[in-house]
Amino acid sequence: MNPPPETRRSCCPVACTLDLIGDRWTMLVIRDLFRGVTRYRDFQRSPEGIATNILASRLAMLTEHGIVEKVDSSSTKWKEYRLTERGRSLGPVLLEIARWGLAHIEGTEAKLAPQGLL
Amino acid sequence: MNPPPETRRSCCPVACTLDLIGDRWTMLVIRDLFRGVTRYRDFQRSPEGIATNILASRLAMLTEHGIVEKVDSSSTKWKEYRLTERGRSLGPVLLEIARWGLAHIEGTEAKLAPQGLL
DNA sequence: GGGAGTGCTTGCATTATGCAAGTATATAGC
DNA sequence: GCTATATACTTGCATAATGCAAGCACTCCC
Repeated sequence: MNPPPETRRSCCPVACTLDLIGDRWTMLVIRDLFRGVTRYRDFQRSPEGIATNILASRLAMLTEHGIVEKVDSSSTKWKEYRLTERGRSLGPVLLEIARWGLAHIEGTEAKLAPQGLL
Repeated sequence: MNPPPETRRSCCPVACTLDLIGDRWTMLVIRDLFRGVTRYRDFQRSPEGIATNILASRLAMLTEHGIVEKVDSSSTKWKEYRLTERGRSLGPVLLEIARWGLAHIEGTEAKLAPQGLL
């Protein structure tokens, strides 16, 4: 679930967290999950336009690390991606990132905010 | 100070913030700044071992975006890097990242925590 | 003024990202 | 059942970012 300590840059919690979510796309996938997106195609429809290979690799990585789970839909045969409890615990991180952007980058809009998060 | 809107992936505050700090190194530089590091060589001494070209490019980028300022030392002729007010406003983001790592990644230690932040 | 330390830049190999195309399965309409 | 379309990916390749080592100009200290 966690990367093995011998592959870590340090034992710093900031560095270890960034090894998981420290790139341009991972937190955007998590943002979409908080907004209720569950289907592969719907992640692709987000305005940032994530490349399909990157989306696949991020969903696989997040699943491997216990942040996301891939479940069978009850109604269709499509797969669904959902946040685990561990994944939902990233809410405060996402919230502070969103808050900082709203407060310090002009022209940003909270229209993508998940209910209850902003 | 902010990147021009036409270069943005979207107007989402999360996406725009990640365009600034969403990589493996930027928040580690900011972490060091919160800990009181001001000198180039001291950033390099952090346990993660940032490459010197990456450190230089991150400090330049953060300076360009008003998060860091490069000032003349009062005592020596070396330069010093310091957080601006805008940079200090990233404290809550850093705090939540550190908190998540401490709570959810085993083996992480808060020994690098800046005073007052954790 | 000579040696060590500092603050970078440059060059190059490796890795990640971005984009387009292709494939396999699923659902929907007739 | 058959075809058309949508979904959920994988693959290949060009471009960009990162990692590593070396080099270089300047500063401090004796």
